[in-house]
Amino acid sequence: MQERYDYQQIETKWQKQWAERDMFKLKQEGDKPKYYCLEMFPYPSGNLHMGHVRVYSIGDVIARFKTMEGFNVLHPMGWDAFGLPAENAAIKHNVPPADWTWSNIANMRRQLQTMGISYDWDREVATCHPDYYKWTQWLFLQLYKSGLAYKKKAHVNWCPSCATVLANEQVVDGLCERCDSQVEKKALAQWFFRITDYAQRLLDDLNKLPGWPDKVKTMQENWIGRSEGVEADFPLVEQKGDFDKITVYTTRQDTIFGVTYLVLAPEHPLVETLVSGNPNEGNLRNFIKKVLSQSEIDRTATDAEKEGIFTGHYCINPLTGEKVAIWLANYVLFDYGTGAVMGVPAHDQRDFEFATKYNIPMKVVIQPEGVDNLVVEEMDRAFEEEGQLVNSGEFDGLVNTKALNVIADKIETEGKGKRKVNYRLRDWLISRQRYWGAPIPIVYCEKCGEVPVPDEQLPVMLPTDVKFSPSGESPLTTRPDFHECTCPQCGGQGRRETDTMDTFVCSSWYFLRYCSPKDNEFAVRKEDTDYWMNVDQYIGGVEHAILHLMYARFFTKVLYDLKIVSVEEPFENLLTQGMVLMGGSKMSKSKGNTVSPEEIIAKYGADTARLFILFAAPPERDLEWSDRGVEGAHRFLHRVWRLLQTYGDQFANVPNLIIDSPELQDLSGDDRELVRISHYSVKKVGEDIGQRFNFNTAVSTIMEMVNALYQYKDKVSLDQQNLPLVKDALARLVLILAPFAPHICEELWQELGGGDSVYKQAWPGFDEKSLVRDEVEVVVQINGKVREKLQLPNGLDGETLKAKALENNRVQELIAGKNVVKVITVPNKLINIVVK
RNA sequence: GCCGGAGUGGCGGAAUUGGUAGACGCAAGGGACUUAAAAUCCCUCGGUCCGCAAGACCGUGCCGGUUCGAGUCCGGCCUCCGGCACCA
Repeated sequence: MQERYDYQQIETKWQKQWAERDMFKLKQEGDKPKYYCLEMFPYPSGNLHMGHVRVYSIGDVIARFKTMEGFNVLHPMGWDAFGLPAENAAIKHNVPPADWTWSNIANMRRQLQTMGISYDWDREVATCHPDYYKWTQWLFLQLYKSGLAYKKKAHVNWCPSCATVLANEQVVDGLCERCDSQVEKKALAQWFFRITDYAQRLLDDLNKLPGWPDKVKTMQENWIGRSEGVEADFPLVEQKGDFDKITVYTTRQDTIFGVTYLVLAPEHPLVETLVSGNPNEGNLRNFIKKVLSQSEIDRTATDAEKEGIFTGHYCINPLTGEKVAIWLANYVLFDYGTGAVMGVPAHDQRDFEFATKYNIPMKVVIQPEGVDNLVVEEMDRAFEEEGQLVNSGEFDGLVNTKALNVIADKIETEGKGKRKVNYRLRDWLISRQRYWGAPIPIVYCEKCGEVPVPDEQLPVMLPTDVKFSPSGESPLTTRPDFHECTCPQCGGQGRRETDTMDTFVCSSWYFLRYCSPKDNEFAVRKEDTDYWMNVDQYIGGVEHAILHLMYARFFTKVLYDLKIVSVEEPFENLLTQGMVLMGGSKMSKSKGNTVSPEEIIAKYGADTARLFILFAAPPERDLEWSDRGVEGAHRFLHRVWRLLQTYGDQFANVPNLIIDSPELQDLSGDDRELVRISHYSVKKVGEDIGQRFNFNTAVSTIMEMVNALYQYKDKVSLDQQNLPLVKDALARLVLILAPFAPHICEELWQELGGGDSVYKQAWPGFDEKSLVRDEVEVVVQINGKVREKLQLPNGLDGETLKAKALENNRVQELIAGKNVVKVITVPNKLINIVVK
């Protein structure tokens, strides 16, 4: 055995051997249960960062543990390889995006390999590979044929800096998620996926995901934003062109008797008719122009000034028959509800502010119970709580929460409107005016219109020998050899769609492709997904809580409906890991607070890097990087190494490795404790990895085990030591440390004479009897305060405990002269004597 | 504003079902070994009182409650983080 722990030599050696032996190549053995362990695949930026090290270390612990537990484990890796950085690099360094991407992939693959992660590299996929995007395009066509993909002209989010449109989900506080530029609104014809058709199922099925963090489910719930209300028709006093009414959406139909005005979004189709020829046309047009020129962020900020203008027109309140003034205002959004809103200033704070500003009358229709009557003149804010209806005709006296239903009934039976569920979720805008993405497989033909590319012509290949203009404009639009084509339907001249797909489309189904990554007949082969899906454990950053995780759920549901897969939800269990911080903030190049994984691995080895990152914090919490902590982890591995080294020669005549159920009767106290700790550690580490995902406490348990082994070694002279038990303990130690620090454990397993790879070994069992202590420490409390500790035999009953405590000298002193009111006992734990 | 989550030593964190708060690690201080250093090993390490010890009291963001017993449960607040937000 070597003196020194030479991590470099050991890690290189085992990485090479694992590769040569195809150790992690999946063998689908029928008699074993399956386990699909998946970490979110990375964007190939070129270099691994610490966040990657964290996710992939977590995933690898689970994968290796499950393998040892006897599962067929699918643990694949691939690349989310389309996207804008490749184009930016192309412009900056004049390299084609494909070359840039493939060389980044090669580098990151190499880096992952130095981490010693147990991937089956034969299943690697890259979304930018034609064999992959061919099927992304095919799936697009399935959606298209089901009516779930459509093109429409809409006011869409435009990022001027990325020179492309964005989905709603990619706009954060009015800024582009990628580059933080202010997003503009542009009217453009764009491709959408009809995710809103699935809004209710996406919401309902969150209940089928007990293995997801509540936090993520709540975020999706908020994003879907379901609300129940009524669409009510307000007839116009005079018909205007095709319009004879305005439909408003409200969730507060109980306040409909309190309507004193009505507001249209400036984009509402009725607006033009109301404005043209209006005596106040000039002012109205100026107002509309002003609002439309406001940026999204200015217009939707909560504290934005509410502004409006009266149109001079009126409509009729369907329940009261009263005339209602029609206004235009900046605070009404056109793309939510009907783009028209009723104004109830007495019972809606926003309406209250608007009405106060423009001197619009108010009408109280809900009175708080048991309080002095609300008087409009005295109100300084809207009354939005529960109360009884007043000034509401036949509904007076009803509690407003009840009136919601009753009034909705009335509106429906009288044909004045209908109940309506609305969602905040919008359709998913998937077109991108970019080059480096999967081309949308559609051809435009003068004669036939929009024509889908036939399956046999897929993939629509992305040309790779491209030149970029500094403006960043997609080369697809300027290359006739790409966009000029024949119409697949009539053979006439066609023009190819030059938009590509949002990269989130590519990542919405990669977990299915891993099940049959090389299949060239199907996007996903059903028998394979039937076996492997769902993903048993999915691991990734919480930043994808809405975007990727909702899109992937949507895709899975669509494919389920198309009978392409048999599962409705893709991810059974989700673990969202926290960020890696340095100095309290996220590591980033611009802040200059990064630590390079490659350097850390070179300096301390992959096992150390992995062990530290798993030990430093529980996985879902943010982790503060600490160079000292890394050294601590490194020290620990040295300690393990030395421990085995001291026994190296002693084991020559000890044939056993693991002893399943040791004979306990004749053991000395020290031997007995050694056995107990070995078995306890196996139990605890197994639970921490398999059930709690608390890798930090698993590591601390292993550290305690090592400390105990050192204590045994120092305390018991060598000729007195029970070497078979020591060897058993060391074998257990190596096995349970193996998922965390794979290389050193493989080496130590060989040193112990374990033969075949440590990852071919079963996770050790533990013997219940061995866990039991002969003696336990029992605490004596007096009035809840710890006053004495007793060493007592295990398993004494309450009465005996009580007697033992009361006969103790110190306890007698403390309770002398007092009345013992009550004694509470918890076996093997505590005795609480209540005295007065 | 609404909805989540969190708050424990100098630091990262542990305490799994209401039962010994501070496991494990980092840092710090002291010591051993060494010509010296590195490495390693040993001891101390929440606060106050006290020369030390014994011991007592205080201590898990704040205030109150339930309980024999609360970091853990309940009510009210404060702070931080995350999500949503003029969504009618």
